[in-house]
Amino acid sequence: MHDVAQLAGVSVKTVSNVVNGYPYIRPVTRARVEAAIVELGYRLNVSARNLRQGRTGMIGLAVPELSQPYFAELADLVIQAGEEAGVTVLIEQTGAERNRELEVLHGTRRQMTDGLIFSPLALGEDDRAEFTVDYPLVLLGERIFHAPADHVTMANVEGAYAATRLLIERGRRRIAVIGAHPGETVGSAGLRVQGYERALVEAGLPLDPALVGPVDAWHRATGAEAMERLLASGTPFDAVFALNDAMALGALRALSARGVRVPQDVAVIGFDDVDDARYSSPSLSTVAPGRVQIARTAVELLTARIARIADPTTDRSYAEIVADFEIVERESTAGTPAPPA
Amino acid sequence: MHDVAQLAGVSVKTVSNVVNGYPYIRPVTRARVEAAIVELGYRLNVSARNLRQGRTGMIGLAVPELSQPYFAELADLVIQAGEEAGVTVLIEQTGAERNRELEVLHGTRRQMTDGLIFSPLALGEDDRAEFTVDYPLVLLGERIFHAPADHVTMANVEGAYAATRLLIERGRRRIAVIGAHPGETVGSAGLRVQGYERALVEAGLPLDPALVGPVDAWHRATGAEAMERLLASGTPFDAVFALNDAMALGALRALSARGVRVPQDVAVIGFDDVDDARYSSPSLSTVAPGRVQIARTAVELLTARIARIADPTTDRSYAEIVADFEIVERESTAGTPAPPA
DNA sequence: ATGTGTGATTACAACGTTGTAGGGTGGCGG
DNA sequence: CCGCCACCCTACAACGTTGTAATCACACAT
Repeated sequence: MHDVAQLAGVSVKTVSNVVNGYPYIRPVTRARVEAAIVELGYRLNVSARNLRQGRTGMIGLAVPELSQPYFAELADLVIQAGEEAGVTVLIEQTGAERNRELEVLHGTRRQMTDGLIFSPLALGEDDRAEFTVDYPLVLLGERIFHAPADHVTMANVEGAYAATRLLIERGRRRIAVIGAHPGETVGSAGLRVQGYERALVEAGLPLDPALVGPVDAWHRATGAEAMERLLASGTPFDAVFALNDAMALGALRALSARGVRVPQDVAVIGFDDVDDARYSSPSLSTVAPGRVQIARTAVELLTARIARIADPTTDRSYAEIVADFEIVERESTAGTPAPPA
Repeated sequence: MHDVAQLAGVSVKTVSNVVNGYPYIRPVTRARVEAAIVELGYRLNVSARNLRQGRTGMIGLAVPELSQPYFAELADLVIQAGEEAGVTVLIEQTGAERNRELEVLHGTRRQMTDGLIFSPLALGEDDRAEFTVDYPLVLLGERIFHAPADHVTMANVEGAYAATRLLIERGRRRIAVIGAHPGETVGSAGLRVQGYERALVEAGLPLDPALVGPVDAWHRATGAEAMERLLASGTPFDAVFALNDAMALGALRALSARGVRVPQDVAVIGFDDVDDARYSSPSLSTVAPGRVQIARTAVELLTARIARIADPTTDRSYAEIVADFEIVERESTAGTPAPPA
């Protein structure tokens, strides 16, 4: 910058002003500076600016793991939204481990970012004290509701309700659930089961505990296992609502391995509308939770809060945004049940 | 840091020394400083350190897009490898667009990282001048071979050869390929087709151009489309080698939609061993390209080169590492072809 | 002619570290 | 008893920016 100033015959500060778009600069001067910048191939030193301004221009995005397509697709969208908002997104993986989630909240990396978008999985309502932090924070998901942070969630209950209703409308009566977390009331599992139950009750169908398959980690493998357990149990059922697409895909796999036809014998619906859902055989009906909106909103809320830091008129209220969802019906729920063979 | 020094009754530099593990410090002093650090909750300012040291402790990872599972899984592994190596990984998406790939090489972000791991898709051998950069660079993939950078690739030809051989051993004779880039000799497509052709020739099978389906972008959708075109063409075939898993999964989908049985009528094998391959129906045979090794090696090469910067004894030779691959056989290639119905 | 305001530029200090060079101890061999 | 070395610690400057406050020229109203 010093060299640029010298070459353009102005002070360093003027160069800085040009670079930062300060308005009161004569066009001639600006042109000279810009020419000098080009000639010397000068690039602003980000570290120095960060030091001086106390900001890094980066925000963190902490998710369980990128190898889960839902989070990979979310990360993709958050990076894009960040680009539009002029911030760089730093991705961190927690592996859904408690320690690493705490590390994300309080660790060194928080120093490299101006704020954090966090989708916790291990930490819950009991840990809400941990979420009182001195940087802007936006929470995704439904594990923590009473933290001093903006919150972006999906319409879990409503989405699950709509998914279950779809199955009922297609003539299904014994609807199994895969992915429950028994006793949970706040997490995604608890809420989605709640929507499921509401739909059943409303339709006058019984709630059969034998139809509810608990699953710890929501992966394809665990979904397949839960499906196998259910098949092995002998409990009759004509539909499955998997609480996310990964488990639904695993379930499809388990069903086909057992020779159960989807959707003729058993209809399947998932939740997330992951890209794979479109290309499985049969293609998977699912609940699309408005991922684009979630990513955009989270970034907007966060950047807004970052901009408001140290502003006396900062309001102390926290936003709570529920994204719009949509039912996407594909082959896995098509038609009415085939008569038992 | 100043406050810590004051509280511990030492100079700032001593605090710095403690923080950085400088050996010549009396245990008493070290203890006092550490106590002061804890008491004040002091955290080292990363920006200041970056400025002073001229390093950021971050490396970039540029991939086409995270929503492609192959790259998401790679990113996951690179982040982990980075963690082990003590560096933070900053992910960038190029969307496989030429401009954005150039931006990745020369843009502002390069200032925030000490080096880059880059998997180019739009840039090719002709652009190799662009890869002469003033920071450590590790290239992934097979688009650019003669750039002044370390290089980590997969055994494309050998992997494709082995995949094709597997099909031949299973009694398949008319083996289609999905994902070719006609005329290409250096990219993954060109190399994998080369392995495919070698296996056919070696087995004394004819090379039938009608069996080679070109596909631009290697996605599930395009794979499905290519499969449909092939089916519609009426060309008989009893096996498909999709040049990556995404296309293979799309092909499975298209086949099942047409009522073609896999593997009885048509065997299918992919390339990448993406997580989904294990859970499709039927599960997908594929070539596992040693992703863990690729991620680890890339990070190691890069950090080593970063450490060697400005070291007079730096060697000028560039590593070229080919990861080990493995054939993973699953259901989609099981058994011998069924007699035509 | 004086005062006021606005546009254009600048000098200086500070952001929080760490590299360099140097200043003290005390032990030990000559 | 001197000099040297190993150990422990410190003062100072510098990394490359930008916020603050100040300066200066000029136009315009008074």
